Amino acid sequence: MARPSSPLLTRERIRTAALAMIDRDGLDGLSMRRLAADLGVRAASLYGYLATKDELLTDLADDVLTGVDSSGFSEGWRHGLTVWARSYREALAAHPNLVPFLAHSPGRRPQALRHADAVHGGLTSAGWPARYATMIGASTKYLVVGAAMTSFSGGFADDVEVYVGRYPNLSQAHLLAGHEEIDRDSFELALTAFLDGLSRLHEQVARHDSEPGVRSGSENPLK
Amino acid sequence: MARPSSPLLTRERIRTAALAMIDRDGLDGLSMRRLAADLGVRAASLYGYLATKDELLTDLADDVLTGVDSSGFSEGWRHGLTVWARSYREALAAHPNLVPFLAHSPGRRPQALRHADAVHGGLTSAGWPARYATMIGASTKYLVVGAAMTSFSGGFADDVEVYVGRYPNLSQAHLLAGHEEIDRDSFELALTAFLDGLSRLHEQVARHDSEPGVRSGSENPLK
DNA sequence: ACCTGAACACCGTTCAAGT
DNA sequence: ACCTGAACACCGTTCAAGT
Repeated sequence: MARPSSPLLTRERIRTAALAMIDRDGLDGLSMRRLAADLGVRAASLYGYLATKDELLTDLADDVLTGVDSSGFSEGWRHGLTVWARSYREALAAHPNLVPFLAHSPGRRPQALRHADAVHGGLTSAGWPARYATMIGASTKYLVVGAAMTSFSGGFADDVEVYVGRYPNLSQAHLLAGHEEIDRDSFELALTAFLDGLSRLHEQVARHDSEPGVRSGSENPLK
Repeated sequence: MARPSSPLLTRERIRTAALAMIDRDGLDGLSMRRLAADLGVRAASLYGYLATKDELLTDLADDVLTGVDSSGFSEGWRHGLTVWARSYREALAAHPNLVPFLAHSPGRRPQALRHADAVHGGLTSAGWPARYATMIGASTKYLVVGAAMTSFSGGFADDVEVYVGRYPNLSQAHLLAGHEEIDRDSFELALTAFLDGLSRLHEQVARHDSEPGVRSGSENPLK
């Protein structure tokens, strides 16, 4: 079986199996040897299709971000941010075990670059100074990554325990089974409050239009 | 040298060396064998002082959260949240390589439990319904963890590249050297906007005081 | 062209043995 | 009481060899 008529492996097949393995067993559950076994092959064979495990993970991260939508800015910056943030969070929440790796991979993912560019452009077109656009893009990402991170691997289960302990009247079933629901509701609350705050700020900032923003230092950039 | 007059190791010495190694070489840079070598000892010796590597990391995570301050709620919920969020972020930013592990460890960290409890109590005392208190605590954590995560390991450097590419007039030095500064300013922007949005919401919610909140479903919890 | 066996330099963890 | 050597079951990656 050393030379089948058609190859046993393709990059496609490898990536699919790898992502399934991560979803099932966690990021640490993926090893090149286990992945190879899963594909009916020896670990060395994988290296005909990819250079390193890190490259494989980077490719997976890019795949996962396919569903992110940064095209909503034509209907206003608030709508654009909302669509982007929601689709971004959903993409990450679909594969929470991969999230810790996302922060680990630097600027090698073309998808991320394209979206960051679209967001920045959408914000500046709406009148946000460049420096604010940078900070708003970063802030929104904080929210998305933080929310995805928290649902990672069962999440910060400590919270749930606290609430169950403090509020025995609330059914445990509601809190525990609704963990995913609370995550999403919390994210929506955070996003709405954040956008409400930004809308207020936008009114102030819009007066001094097209000032590029020269602030520095660690003080509150709003005041 | 098999039995020195006083032990070569203490839990304290092990933890200090381990945290320094993580700060220097990253989370993957810490191995029990390298740590042992650093301490002038063999790997097996460490297991007289700790059960597993995971336990060591959990202890480190708890240590790192020592500086978190959730005592500010006596001066109002907004002040309490602000102090908590800032001190939390600073604690994480001091050891960014450890942040990915934080989400990995479930509710085994007593510090985290104490703070979550204080935050929840501070919010409900200020008139927030329990369900909102839960979501606000979670939301704030999203912001903190997301911000700390992003600065982890050089962070999402892609952003910086995009901005440098799009805005060649902005000095690269400003953007690259000020990465940490932009991180903190973005965090402050996000926090302020979020709190502004919450303040608006508080006025609405305060009327229906002490209603425990029975909403469910995935719709926007604000409206 | 595609896959493999064997090897290299690593892991975390255990445990009988040394002093 | 404290540390170690040796072992076990793993890693990612390389590379000459097989068909």
